[in-house]
Amino acid sequence: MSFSITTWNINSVRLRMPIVEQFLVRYKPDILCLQETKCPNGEFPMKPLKALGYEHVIIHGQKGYHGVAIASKIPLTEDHRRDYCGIGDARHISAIVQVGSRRIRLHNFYVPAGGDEPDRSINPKFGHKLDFIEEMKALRADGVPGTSSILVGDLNIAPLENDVWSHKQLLKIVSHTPVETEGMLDIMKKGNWLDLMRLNVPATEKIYTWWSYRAKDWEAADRGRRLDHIWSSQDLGPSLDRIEILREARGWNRPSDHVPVTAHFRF
DNA sequence: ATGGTGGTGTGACCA
Repeated sequence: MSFSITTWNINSVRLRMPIVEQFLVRYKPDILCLQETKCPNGEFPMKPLKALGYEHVIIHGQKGYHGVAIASKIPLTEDHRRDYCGIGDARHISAIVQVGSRRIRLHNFYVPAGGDEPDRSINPKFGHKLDFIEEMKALRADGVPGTSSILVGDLNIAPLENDVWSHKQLLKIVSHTPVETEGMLDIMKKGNWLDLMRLNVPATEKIYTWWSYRAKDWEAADRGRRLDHIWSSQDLGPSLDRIEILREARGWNRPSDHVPVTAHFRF
């Protein structure tokens, strides 16, 4: 059987519903994970998602900032939300999905962006990002026997040299500083996570999922970063069919600055 | 060279 899951930082789900619907009609993933919904729970657009067959929707929102959601064609059970750093931000939601004989714990994250200055002594937002990363190191992909794991989201870190348009020019730019990239690699190592977007793509090849709004011509400049990620427990690696990065969505009407990334599995 | 654009929700904040 096939199974597909998409992660997409939508930067306001209410404003972006036309392109969310366009994406779901065309690409039909089994599960859509959203970040930066910027939507209080009572105002989340449930009806259009359910009308498209995404009958199982779990949300964790707040007014104005952050917010994550999972919309699924298949049942979501045992959902929970963890308050990373204990400051009440809506940045994580998790549930179990049963795919054929496999039981999978799914995590959807929106990691703090971290502000502009990569120094926690003068920029508390960077300190918060580093604390969030530390807390993520306790999350294991293989922690529960008989349960596989998938972790997706906007992790706001581009870990490898070719996850940014210029490694050298971004070394002091938040999202690609050594303390962040090494922190992310440590989360993956400690938790035994597999980077599915790099599984079949050599480290020499550029991968981007985000292009700034501030460029005059994002496509011509092509100064992207890989900020969005799909990880899994080691056991799911052999079942990955392909990863699809929908670069064209950056050119859709009123786009998010992030594009959808989909993992297709064959179990 | 230190801006540039976009979203929330109406004044700064955040990305």
